[in-house]
Amino acid sequence: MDMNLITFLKSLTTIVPQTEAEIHKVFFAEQLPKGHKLHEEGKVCNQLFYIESGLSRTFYFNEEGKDITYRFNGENTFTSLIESYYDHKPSFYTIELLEDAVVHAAPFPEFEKLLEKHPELMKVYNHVLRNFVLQSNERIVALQFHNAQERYQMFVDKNPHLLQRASLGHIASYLGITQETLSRIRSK
Amino acid sequence: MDMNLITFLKSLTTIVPQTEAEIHKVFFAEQLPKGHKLHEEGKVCNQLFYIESGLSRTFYFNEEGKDITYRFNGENTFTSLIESYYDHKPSFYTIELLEDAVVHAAPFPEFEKLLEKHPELMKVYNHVLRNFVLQSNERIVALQFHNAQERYQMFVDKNPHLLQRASLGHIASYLGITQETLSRIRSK
DNA sequence: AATTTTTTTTGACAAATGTCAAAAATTTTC
DNA sequence: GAAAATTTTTGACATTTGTCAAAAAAAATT
Repeated sequence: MDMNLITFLKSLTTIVPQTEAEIHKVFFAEQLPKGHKLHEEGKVCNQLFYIESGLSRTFYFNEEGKDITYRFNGENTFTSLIESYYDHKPSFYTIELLEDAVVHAAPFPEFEKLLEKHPELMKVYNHVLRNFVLQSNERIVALQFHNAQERYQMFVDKNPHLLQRASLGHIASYLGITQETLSRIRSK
Repeated sequence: MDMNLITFLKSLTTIVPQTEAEIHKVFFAEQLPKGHKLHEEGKVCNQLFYIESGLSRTFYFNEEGKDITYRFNGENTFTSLIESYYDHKPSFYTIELLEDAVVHAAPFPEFEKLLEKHPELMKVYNHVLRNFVLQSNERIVALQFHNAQERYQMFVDKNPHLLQRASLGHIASYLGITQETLSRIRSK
């Protein structure tokens, strides 16, 4: 179920009305079209995004110029390129929308001020970082010692809803295989 | 350079003497022998470890019973299995020492209390979580679309000191390849 | 609805990596 | 320092996955 930002935050911590008002000042909500880029390659990312509805894809171009999906973010998740923000380094990732979406965006510096003022929100940030870690862990385990078929099966089990929403090529590069290989796995 | 916990924390944030005393109450430092297990598979991990000196290896046994290195942690890094702690789930990972080590261990609940009391330490925790994320990111990029040779080269570039300290088999499984393949890459 | 564009599938073959077994080298133990 | 145990290397071959090219299917555009 798509949840707006406040509803989602309330599922993680207690939010009093006054805090709620401040959150609304920091996060800017927008309805954005498919294809829109939340972040462009080569820039420093200094925003934290909450996807209320829709789907985003984070990708980069590898040495041979191939477009490689780094991750997908569906509704009720946060996305960003925190390493870019914290290290003040341009990111080589692009975040694009694969579907029309409602996105809440907060500049990191303001978000951090909000955290300092309302420590109960720290739980939220921990949740966000922790989810980044968990998501990464799963990917690593999959990529580290499972073959293409198993990785696809794991992906299907974990993300059944993404199958219809992302293209074969996007999913293939996410799994670390070519789209021909994924097509063959699927036809079997 | 091996740094003790307080020195390391001071490199990240400002620590006043009183806080220092409290940190010492929460973290318990020990000299431990090679082979010692900081965490055993099947248990919930509720400690955060700081490796002052020495080297740890986190690994698991995959479906075929093969021992797969998940990560290495050298001096001046934190390690733990936070997903296990936060989800109250037994971890399938084991953390073992590959060398004699000096390790500071803090129970998570006490560490969290310390964070609440001293918000300046939050910077430290963010640093820890962020490093987990960054480390994972690099692994994923490597595993996702680089061949065995390139992954080994990346590993050597990033972790020259680990080459002599970890065995071929440990490094091979970390890179997602068999030790025979790594041996052949290396002999080339 | 027809055309164009994009995505997916298929085929033939090449390259990378794994498997199994055994030998060689190194490290640990007594 | 010899013996035992462990780790690393090597060989022969099997399997998996990639590459390139083209056809088929599906989706987007006019």
